[in-house]
Amino acid sequence: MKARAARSADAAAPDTEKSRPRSVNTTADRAIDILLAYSSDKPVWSAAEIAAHFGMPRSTTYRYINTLRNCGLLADEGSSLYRLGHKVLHLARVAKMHDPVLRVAAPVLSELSGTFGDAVLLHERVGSEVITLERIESRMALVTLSQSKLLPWPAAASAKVLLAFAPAADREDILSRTVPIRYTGKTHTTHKALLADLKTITRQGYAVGIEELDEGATGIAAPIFSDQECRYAVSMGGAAAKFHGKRLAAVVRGVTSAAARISKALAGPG
Amino acid sequence: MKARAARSADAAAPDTEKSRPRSVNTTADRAIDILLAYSSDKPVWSAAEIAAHFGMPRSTTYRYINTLRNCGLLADEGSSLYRLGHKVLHLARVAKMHDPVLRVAAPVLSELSGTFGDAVLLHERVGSEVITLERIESRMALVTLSQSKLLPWPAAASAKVLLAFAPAADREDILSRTVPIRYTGKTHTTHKALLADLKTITRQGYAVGIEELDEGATGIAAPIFSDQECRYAVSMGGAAAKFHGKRLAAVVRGVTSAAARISKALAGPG
DNA sequence: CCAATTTGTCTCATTTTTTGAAATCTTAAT
DNA sequence: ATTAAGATTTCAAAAAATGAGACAAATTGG
Repeated sequence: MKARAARSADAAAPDTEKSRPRSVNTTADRAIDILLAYSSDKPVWSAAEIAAHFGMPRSTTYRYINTLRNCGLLADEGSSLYRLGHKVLHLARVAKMHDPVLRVAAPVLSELSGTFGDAVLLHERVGSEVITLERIESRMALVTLSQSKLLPWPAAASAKVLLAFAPAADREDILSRTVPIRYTGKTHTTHKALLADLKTITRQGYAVGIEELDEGATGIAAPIFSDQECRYAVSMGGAAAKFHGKRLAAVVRGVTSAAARISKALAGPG
Repeated sequence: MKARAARSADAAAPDTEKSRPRSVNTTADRAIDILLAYSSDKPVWSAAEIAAHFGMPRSTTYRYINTLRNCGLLADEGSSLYRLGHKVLHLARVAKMHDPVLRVAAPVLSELSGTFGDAVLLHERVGSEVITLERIESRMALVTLSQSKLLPWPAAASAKVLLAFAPAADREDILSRTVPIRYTGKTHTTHKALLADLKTITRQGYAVGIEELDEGATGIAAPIFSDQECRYAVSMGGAAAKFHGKRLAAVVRGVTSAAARISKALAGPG
């Protein structure tokens, strides 16, 4: 099929993860690929852009757009531009309302955000991937943290926490398959340095990452435990300049206490 | 086509809105219908349930499930059950981050929620429909407000506010096409009573709906203005027993002030 | 522990949908 | 008014989805 070939050839392919298993349903996959092409970097697309990006003819592109628009997953942004539709918000609400962790964590994260004003995040480790469950934006920052969908293992405080507190087998597996990438001058790239970091994190019970992922950005993260296992981590991040001395200490206390409260809440009813 | 016929015949059809325009892309539509079948009332489905609900054969059903699962829109919930996947959360984040109204409203709503602890909502009127842009759950309530996706016009404080402050033409159009439904003993069902309500709301600048939509639930709503028009409304709702005297007055002040602040923020940069 | 039930995968001929080029209509911009 | 770009429509050819059933794997239950 022509369009499909063109699509694979298209360098910046839409396949977000390493390599999605063979699909069984091409048409639906395409519709979804269009949806998932929407990102914080590109939250608005024109039909022409979608057509170009996927190597599709115009008529086909409009068919997909209309399908997605008719069910509220896409919506018009002005004329001839399309953004995500309200059904996306609805689905997320359903997902959040049902997630037992998010349910108990939400108010705690909200309070944390209210106290310090910086960005607050909740991550989950699923196998060797890290996914963002919740993200409350900083109230003051003009520039938001870069929305890296694939949180890289060796950097980022929350990823390190998840790694440090993961079961030994998982941790070693991940470490053996990880090739550290140097994001900034301060990223720790040797396995030795990384192991030392993890040890420190395990000992103190939280992680502080200073400018390892982003220049000028600091992150503080703490582990959440449920059933003896650490699958989630709370973190807070923002301009490195803001995390110093007393305030940094307060943030660390805030983040660790939030994590502890969530752990406790999960232990209670669960 | 057989399955399609079966699907339409299936009483509780998946078509959320009145009647979606003729689709152009059957396969993608199906995948989306499955996704949109997820609701707060049914956040987890088994393959068998999906097959039964849409009148599909098992093999086809699994194909769709896998397609959705492979791209993270669905995820496993235990064995042989499926829930919404993390990509749904990601998409919603993208949508929220890009929405100019949500951006400025989020912190205000969050604060409102923090102050009173009850459920806070942000609605938008799009033509004659009301869509929920944001919804922060009550921190204490054990029972959440019913998640009515189709907010009915004559009831619900926020819908009334949106109606009261809508351009006259729109309002009359909506009113003429509205057949009030009696939700509770206190729902106002005559056009006359409804008009009187709207007048009151316009005069005082906010709406208080006591047990009109849900027995035992009260809602307080206020209009948000941008470009002289009211397209959005903030509201707060919870157990009727909690909204009395001084606290009710405080809530009204909180909600109206939140709405005013959002209006102002929209006027500023926009 | 084995049998029964349910879940999930796979195959393949048949049917249905999707595709894409171009004509056509619409809307905006110059 | 003229041009350009957006959007829809048509139709035959091409590709993909379908669905029945065979089968394997995992659960369940007695």
